[in-house]
Amino acid sequence: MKGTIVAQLTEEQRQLIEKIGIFHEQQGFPPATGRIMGLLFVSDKPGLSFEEILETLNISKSATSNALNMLLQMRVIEYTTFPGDRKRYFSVLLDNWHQEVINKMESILGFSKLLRQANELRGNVNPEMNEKVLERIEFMEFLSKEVPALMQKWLKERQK
Amino acid sequence: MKGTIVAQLTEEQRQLIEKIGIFHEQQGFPPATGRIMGLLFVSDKPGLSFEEILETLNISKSATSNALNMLLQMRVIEYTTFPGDRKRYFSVLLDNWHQEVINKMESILGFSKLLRQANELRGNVNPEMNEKVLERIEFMEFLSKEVPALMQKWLKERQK
DNA sequence: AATTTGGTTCTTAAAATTATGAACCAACGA
DNA sequence: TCGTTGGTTCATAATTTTAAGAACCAAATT
Repeated sequence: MKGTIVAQLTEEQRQLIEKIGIFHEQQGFPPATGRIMGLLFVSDKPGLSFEEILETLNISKSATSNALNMLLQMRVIEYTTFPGDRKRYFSVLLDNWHQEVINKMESILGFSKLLRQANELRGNVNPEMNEKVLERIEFMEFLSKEVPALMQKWLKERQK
Repeated sequence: MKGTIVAQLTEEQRQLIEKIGIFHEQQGFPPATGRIMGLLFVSDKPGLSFEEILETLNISKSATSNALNMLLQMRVIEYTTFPGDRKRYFSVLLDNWHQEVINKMESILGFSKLLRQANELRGNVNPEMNEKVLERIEFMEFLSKEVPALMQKWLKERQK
């Protein structure tokens, strides 16, 4: 069977998809990739097929393929399959945000290490700067310790 | 007086500048702009002039001008002037990271609002998804409340 | 008044990113 | 075994980003 599936989007859905897309672009995702995230968040289906994504967003096969593989590799989406159906049904990976938070904190910690190195390299020529940079470093270290802890606490609270 | 100022960089400095530059690129800064941040962090001078920046990084006048203005507008650098000297001396703005943290939290809160809208738009077709997305939303809201509070607490502690 | 300094702005080029369309391919079904 | 489905990959095009270089300009200096 051929042709269009296109469960056409309402204007409201379309706009929300764009906004979610833009947010993802700001986080460094390519536009089409961000839009796919938007679509997956907005869609009420449990999973969207390759074809559905491509048709509702009007993007090419290759763009769809590349974007989906990128999102899979980043572990922000997943897919389900069904016996006797070759299609994959993609959806947002909703169990992964803990790890995302932890990763973000690690990146911040990484930057704090660079700043520490900068402080050492500069020596004590400008003590005021050293002190201010150190404050920043220590706050970053503090954050990257406290935020995961906060998250664990929050999760414990919540699962009760 | 003409010609090169170039307080040449050591290999170690050069490498650290690149690393700090790459970190900034990952945050969405253009390469040259990220490198300027690197240089300003690594330099032991209290401020670097337009000319010094351009010469030590080997970038063009226009690139330097645009990058500096971008960084000024983003409020991540500042400059000092001295009477009888037309030059501006640029340095990292070290008193602004509180605001940066707050801004980041606001952006997260903004995204949580989009997800809330998505949840509403989807209705109750997929309650498990709604619940998981809601968990994420609530954690984001929690974070964007707690992190600034944590920061305030930390600052109070520290200024004693 | 002419020149130098400390930039800014404009035009253009180079490079990188993003997406297209066509060709391709393996698995499955008829 | 032939066509269809569900993609992937490749070559290329379009767009965007980034930087260069030259022209420009106002303020200060000679």
